[in-house]
Amino acid sequence: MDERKKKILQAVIDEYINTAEPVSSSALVEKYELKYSSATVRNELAELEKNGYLDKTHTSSGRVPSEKGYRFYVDELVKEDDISLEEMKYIQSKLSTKVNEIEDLAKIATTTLSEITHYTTVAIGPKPEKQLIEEIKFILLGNRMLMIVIVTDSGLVKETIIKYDKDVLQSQIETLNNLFNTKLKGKPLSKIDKPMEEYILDEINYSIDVIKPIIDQINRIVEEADKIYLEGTNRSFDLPEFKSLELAKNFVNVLDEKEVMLDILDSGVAKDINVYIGDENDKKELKDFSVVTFKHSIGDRELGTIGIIGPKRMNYSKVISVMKYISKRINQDKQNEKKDNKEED
Amino acid sequence: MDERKKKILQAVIDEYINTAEPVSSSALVEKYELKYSSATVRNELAELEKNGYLDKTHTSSGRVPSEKGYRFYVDELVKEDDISLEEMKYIQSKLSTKVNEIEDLAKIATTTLSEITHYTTVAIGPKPEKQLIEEIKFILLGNRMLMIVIVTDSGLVKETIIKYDKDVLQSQIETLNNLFNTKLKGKPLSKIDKPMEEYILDEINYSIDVIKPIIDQINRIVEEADKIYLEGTNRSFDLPEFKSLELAKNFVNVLDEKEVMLDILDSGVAKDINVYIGDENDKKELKDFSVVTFKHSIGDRELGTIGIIGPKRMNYSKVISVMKYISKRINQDKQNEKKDNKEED
DNA sequence: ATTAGCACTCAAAAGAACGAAGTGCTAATT
DNA sequence: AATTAGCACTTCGTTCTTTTGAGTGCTAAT
Repeated sequence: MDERKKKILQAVIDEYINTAEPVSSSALVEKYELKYSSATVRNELAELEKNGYLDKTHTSSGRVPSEKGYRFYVDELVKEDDISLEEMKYIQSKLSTKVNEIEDLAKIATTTLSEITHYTTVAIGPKPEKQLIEEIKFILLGNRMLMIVIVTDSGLVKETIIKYDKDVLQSQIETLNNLFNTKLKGKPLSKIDKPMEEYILDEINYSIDVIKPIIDQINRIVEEADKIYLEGTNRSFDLPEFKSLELAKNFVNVLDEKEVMLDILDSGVAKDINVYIGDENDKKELKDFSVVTFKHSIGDRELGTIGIIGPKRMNYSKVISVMKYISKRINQDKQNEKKDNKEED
Repeated sequence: MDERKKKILQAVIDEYINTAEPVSSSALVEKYELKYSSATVRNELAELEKNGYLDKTHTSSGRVPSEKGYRFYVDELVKEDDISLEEMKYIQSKLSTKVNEIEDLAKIATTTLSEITHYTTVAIGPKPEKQLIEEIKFILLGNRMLMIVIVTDSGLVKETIIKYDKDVLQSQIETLNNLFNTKLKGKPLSKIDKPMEEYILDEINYSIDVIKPIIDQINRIVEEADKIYLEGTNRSFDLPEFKSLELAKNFVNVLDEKEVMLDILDSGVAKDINVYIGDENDKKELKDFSVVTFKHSIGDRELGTIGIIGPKRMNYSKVISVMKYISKRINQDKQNEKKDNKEED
């Protein structure tokens, strides 16, 4: 693939990303200031097609990128700094709103990503099994409301409330705090299984009416911990590929399938941006879409995954640039915060 | 409007609700076992149209209900017991899952309503200003995380977390608990204004770095208190009226506009089901939709509003019946719970 | 090696023809 | 007087046909 071919391929894909219409040789010459005639470009296009980088929708149509074409584009032609100063500033301002829960930070990042790229974004937190319980705390609100707070090593805080029909005593709270902490501290955030439940029941002789709700609620917290956060679903409806309501519905359905989304976000390498184009996706439901994901982290600790789902002709340059920037910012800012703390110790 | 006209009008609207197609005289005779010929029915239809209850899409088309027609239908013809035993059971089972936060109950009700009716539902909690702070509690998690929990008289529990760079002392927690409780208990859940902020700063001589985040977070809690909960947006896309992507987009946009939604849900009379048909909606964005809302409550205490947004030809009978049932259940069940507690006191 | 020129292809738009679904009205019927 | 059969008339949507135009591929000239 010589330079001229690369340049033309890039132009075709850039143009197609913009217009969503098959690209003609003359349009390329006009808009991309190629110093060749349309005939020459046509010859090159024919060859690019022969080599599998481009397709046609019908014999006399303009060219459309093939998946191989997109792959080449992503690997070789993408601009990784396709981000403006305004955008950087906007991201910074968003991320620096004082948030106190890691989860909020991830949400803000996800929302911001969707705002800037105009694509639908998704996020999941760290796998529950990978998080260790740092503290579990029982707190009495009023006389009959029991609040349970679980803090994990990654800084996640989860809480729930139980309302009892009878007064709860402060002494009971102490006992609960002691028992659950000695038993769960340092353990991964996973459901309380039968043996553990029995152990607990054995250990304290509170009635099952007291204990059962606690166990249920803790299990609920764990379950909820891998909730999926979706942002900007609506935005996708503005895309021309969704002019067929069929596709739009299909898209919404994919997003609704929790398992599918989890799998997608779970695969992918840490510390890197992962791009899956069309059929490269494991899930056939996604064969018409592209997915770009990255795991964000603070230092070595993975904090979750954020992904973008959009048409195959998504603006990879912009998406990748913005993701890189957000990723860097999260890591850097938070690491600094931590360092600040350390220094004061 | 004589009985026969009513019967025919009802049949037209029922049929149109089902099919979303203009209704012909012959279809009415066939499907609704009218003991008149299509010609007679046609005469009646013509008169109903003359009186403004029906419309035509073009000269030779079947009839379509007008807004006046829907209004009459809702006021006079609606069946308020259009709910099956299975549906009642389903609602009961859903509502009786042990929930501990009022908010969860509202969410479950909203979701269930959407599941049964297949329309999009929305909910808001009680207006923050109407809720009184019953308790505000500061809790230390680890050494540097401060959790703030606010409990309101309606049983709402809101919490947030602040991470400090320095250790927080237990003694400081006590002071905060004392000060904020004496100052805010019994007060409505509203933002902390400048004078109050200054008063607090005067009162305790902790540095502004400690206090400012607390005030910010409390204000954030208050702001978040009137968040909108949306359920079943996707369902609406299955409606034939959304085959035009234009309308679908419009619909999604309306749902996105927080202010619009708040206004809609806010208006409406307590203890009753409110129906707004097409142009009856204050917001012109909703002129093609109907909105049905009700405020749910336990005893005299309003706990929030739940609404349905759907096409003008929504199944009013079903919607109203299900809403009535849910409303009753919430009120009754919870009131009983409260009574149970009282008796034990 | 590049480009002008032109025949050829195909999709999408515009137009024409036709059938189906309904109404409204008149005249016949109960 | 109320109802209904019967039929002309309207309009929509569908299908089939024609036209238009954008775009290619190839050949021959530069």
